[in-house]
Amino acid sequence: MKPTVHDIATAAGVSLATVDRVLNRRPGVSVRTREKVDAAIASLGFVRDMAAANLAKGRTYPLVFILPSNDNSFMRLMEAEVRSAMLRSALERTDIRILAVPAFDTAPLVAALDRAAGEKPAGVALVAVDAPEVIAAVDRLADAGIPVVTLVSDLPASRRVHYAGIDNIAAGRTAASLLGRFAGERAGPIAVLAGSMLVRDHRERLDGFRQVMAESYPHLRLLDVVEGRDDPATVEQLLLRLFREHGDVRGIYSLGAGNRGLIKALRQTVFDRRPAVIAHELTETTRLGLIEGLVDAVLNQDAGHEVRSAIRVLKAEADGSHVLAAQERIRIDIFLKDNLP
Amino acid sequence: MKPTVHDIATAAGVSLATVDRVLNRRPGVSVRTREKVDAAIASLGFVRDMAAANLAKGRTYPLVFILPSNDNSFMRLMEAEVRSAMLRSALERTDIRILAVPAFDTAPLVAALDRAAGEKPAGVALVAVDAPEVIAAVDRLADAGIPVVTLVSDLPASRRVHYAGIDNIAAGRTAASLLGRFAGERAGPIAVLAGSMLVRDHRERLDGFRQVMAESYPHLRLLDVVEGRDDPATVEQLLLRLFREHGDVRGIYSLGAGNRGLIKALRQTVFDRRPAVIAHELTETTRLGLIEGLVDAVLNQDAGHEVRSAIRVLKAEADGSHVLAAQERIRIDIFLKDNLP
DNA sequence: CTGTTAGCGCCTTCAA
DNA sequence: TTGAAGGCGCTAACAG
Repeated sequence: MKPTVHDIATAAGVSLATVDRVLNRRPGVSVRTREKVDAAIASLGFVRDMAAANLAKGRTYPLVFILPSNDNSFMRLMEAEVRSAMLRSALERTDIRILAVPAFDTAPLVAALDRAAGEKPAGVALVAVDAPEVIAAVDRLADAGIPVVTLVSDLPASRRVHYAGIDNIAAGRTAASLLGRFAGERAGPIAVLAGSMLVRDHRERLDGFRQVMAESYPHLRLLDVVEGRDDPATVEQLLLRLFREHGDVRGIYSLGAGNRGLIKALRQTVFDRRPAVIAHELTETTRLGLIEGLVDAVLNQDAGHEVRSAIRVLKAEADGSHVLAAQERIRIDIFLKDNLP
Repeated sequence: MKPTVHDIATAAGVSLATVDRVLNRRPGVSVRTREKVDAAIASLGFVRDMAAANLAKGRTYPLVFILPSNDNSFMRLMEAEVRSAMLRSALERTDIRILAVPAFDTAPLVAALDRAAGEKPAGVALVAVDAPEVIAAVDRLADAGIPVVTLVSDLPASRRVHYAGIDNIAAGRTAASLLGRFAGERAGPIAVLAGSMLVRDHRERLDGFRQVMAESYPHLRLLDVVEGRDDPATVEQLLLRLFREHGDVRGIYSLGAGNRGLIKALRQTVFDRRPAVIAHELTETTRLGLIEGLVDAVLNQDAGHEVRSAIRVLKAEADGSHVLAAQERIRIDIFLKDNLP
């Protein structure tokens, strides 16, 4: 039979309350007593039943998710996943609030973080913009003892406890490896389309992409990066201009969002040889692109997994327990038209 | 405040015990009373706290995993994952036993299933061999009210409640899509290496692969399938012979195991143009193959995810609750050397 | 500093 | 067919 608090109370010759104090590192226990209890815990191999503990505490976990509010399919998907987690909150003892902020914008994000701090939640998750003010705001939360998880785009210089997202350098490298082979052996230009160099994930993807292109596919020449700010209309205009100037483009790496514009531009243009295209995030748009054969591969991060992972990590952090690292690793999903879910 | 059994007892004007009887569909409640309670449950939107219920019941879930015992890296990995789940069983209220059976062998598998049934577990997971006797044995478990989950290789004709594995047809199609592009535009032969056509996953991968090769890459000609029974030595011999006969092989799809033999054969052979190679399951062998550049892509299924998923499904099934479908979908992971974990 | 007592939400005897 | 009472493992007042 698994030992319980009673067993260790008996073994240590103290009361339940004292055992509980030691278990929860609460003050008011003499060093000697604490040692006795710790010894009993160790020798009996006691592991506390978190379900029972949570039941007794009636604990719930107030959580805040800060998400960009722009018109971006992936972020809308992310929000939908958070809302679906809210539906489960009765079962999972969570109490989730969403704070929407303008995308790529430092000041409102900082304001949201400070507001979140005021609510004294058990944890905060945010899609980070990489700016010193944001790092400072995250660190303020850390100072207040509130664990922070970054979603999608990391902030490694901050004191966030976890990053729930893909390795974007690896994603960029993967994109290059695929595009390099899909584009074939003849020389030619490659277009790179980004959202904004203000967010770390886009910068990292670009870095990874450049590394592998330079190492392994020197016959493919990278054109200047086009920044479309994840906006479909902008993306479309910029690409149409690019296609006019470089009719022989051999490949396109779209490392940000706004892929509706990409697809539109591709549809309107006649190429003598269709360029190989790799985009990010599986949305209705990119899915159709794959099926129609306009897009060759989509690199994806599973928004549902990221949200669930963020919640697990935040809860574990809040009660000082641990998660399974393997379960929290966010994969770089690669979708071709053949393995669409 | 979430309603509890007390609230619905009050609302229905009955005692806690009666509510409990209705909740657990136990006999000894008049129809009228049952209806009153059901009405109260519905109107208050009561959802029972499984953690509390399990605490009260002191419930544990005895689970049996039936795994092939051959010398196959992936299956060893799978076993390691089950063992790691056994370590967590105190926390997860599981009590897991592993039954080892010879691979690709019907009779011992059937015996193991029947033995498992005798232990009256809360659920059984197995790597299925596709044979009528196995289907019958699985159905006997179903008759006994024991939920069964298939791992890695499915048995759709049986009454298993769930399949924790990848879509193998899609995996084969994906392999073809990648290999077709990696192999380039010149015509040439493609080798296909399988383990055994007795297991459904291998057959399905082959089917998917053939479909796409025929549809999209007619200039690549499939050689006769080589069956290596997932044994490295056999695989090596068979491939060396094949390379001797077809020095110009453009691509290789290894859809089973035994990849140590594949790597050895590749190392020993001099090609004028290295064939594109796609294999299954990320193991030490295939990982090295990727890094060395002998293998171009590895399709993988996450053994840890499959095991955790099987456990979640079996537990949920045992207490009539539900799982999140999205969380239980096993992805076809595609690894290049650039996105190795 | 330490112990006693009464729950958390649900289940299970044992009586009625 | 129904209800009262006690307990699962842990926590949280409230006393000493």
